[in-house]
Amino acid sequence: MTLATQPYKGARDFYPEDKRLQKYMFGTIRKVVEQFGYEEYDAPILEPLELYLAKTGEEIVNEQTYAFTDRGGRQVAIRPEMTPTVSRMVAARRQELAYPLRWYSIPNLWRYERPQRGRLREHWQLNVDIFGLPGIEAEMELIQIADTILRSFGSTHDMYSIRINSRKLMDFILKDYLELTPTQINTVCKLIDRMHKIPHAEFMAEVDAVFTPSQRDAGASNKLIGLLKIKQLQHLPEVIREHESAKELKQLMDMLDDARITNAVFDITIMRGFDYYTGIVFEIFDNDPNNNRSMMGGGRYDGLVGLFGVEPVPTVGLGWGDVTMQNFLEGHDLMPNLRPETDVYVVLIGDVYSKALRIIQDLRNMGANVAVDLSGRKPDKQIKSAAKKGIHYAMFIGEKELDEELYEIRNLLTGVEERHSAARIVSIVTDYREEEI
RNA sequence: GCGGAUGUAGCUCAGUUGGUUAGAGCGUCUGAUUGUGGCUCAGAAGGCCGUGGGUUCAAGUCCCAUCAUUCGCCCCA
Repeated sequence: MTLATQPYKGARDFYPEDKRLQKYMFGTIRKVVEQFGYEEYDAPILEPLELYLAKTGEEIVNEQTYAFTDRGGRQVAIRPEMTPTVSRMVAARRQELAYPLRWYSIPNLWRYERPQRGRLREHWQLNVDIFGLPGIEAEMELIQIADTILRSFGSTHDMYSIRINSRKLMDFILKDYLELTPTQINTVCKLIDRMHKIPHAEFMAEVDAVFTPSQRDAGASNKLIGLLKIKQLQHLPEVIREHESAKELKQLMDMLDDARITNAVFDITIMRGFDYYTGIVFEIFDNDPNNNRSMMGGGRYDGLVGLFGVEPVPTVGLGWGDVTMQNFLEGHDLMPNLRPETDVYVVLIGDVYSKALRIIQDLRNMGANVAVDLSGRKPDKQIKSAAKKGIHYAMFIGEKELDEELYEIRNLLTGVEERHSAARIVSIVTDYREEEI
């Protein structure tokens, strides 16, 4: 029985070239989020299972969570999402924190399910949350952050669309306007979520089947179907438009317009899976028809912190998975060609190792990242290794160089070779590193 | 949990109606007078044909099971 070399199902190994991409993505994200004044936090990957039982949604906890009993008999879960954890942390220091609170994290999360494109068992997810603001300025800021992140990767507004809806609005429509029962509301919500995935006729039939004959006679079924076709807030019936939640949506859309975020639209079919959303919900979709899925989602959840027995804190948050982000960037050809962190690869010629040690350490002290071959192979083999690793410069150190204190440095891309002092070499190779970014 | 597709060298794949000793390209390693990669040339290593069973004189090839990968569905963090 030989050991398998592949990683655990649905999880990824990050070889250096993969890790470089991840570092690039997370680095770009961090820069933007910190520009908006958000602070990074973190927490354990294990939580008591009950943390998720309270609010996440039954199926997710029962079937999609990695859970086990620890040696002390405690029920433990590997975190499937970060929102309960961050709510717990805020609740624990409810009184002493300075609001509004702006926090972010990039945790790895696990879900037990069948892997498919864009969805693995382990993924990293950017979580950005703002606590303590009841007004839609909070939603505005998070959407702005998401938009800024995409822009700083080099994408343009035609590549993605921001779709916005409100749970509060949907509640009003389904409960008060259409007068549906809680069971009917549940079924309809799930149906709406699938609207764009199933044939139109089938969808219509399934919607119609939800209603009782008397409701149908009163026109409720046709009303709902009519509503679901609406693409703009102003086309909603007046009673709905006058509702507080619709006015909020309108304000938010106007703010986005003022901020020149022109690819944001009202979309009545955006529901989000979690039970805990209480207000505005939003998602960003890739416009590429080959990857037409939601890559980021978020919304307002004002009730979660309060579950821990403290005064509730109004909160808006977003979650953005690394897998969907990477699919988007690759699909639009936005992933840069990244080089390793090593600036220069030292090729030792002859038996000069101990004599070269000092100059090599000088290079590092002056700021260069320096790898030394150390294999004692012929120069051609050493150069080949450097080139294969993607390192941009090779530096030759032999007796002659040590005597003259001038070293050959070769650009491995162009093949151009020059002789310089150690200080000059450091400035050449580190200048190149700057250019790359 | 359900359905489809695919498993042959490190990678991408050929392999005829079942028929000797399983192939190519790329990659890897060695060498072409030991201080310079990419081009060229010569050579080498590397495979229980995913695994187990069955049919057959004979299985990489046909049948069954199983495992794995992958694309969908359910569900969505």
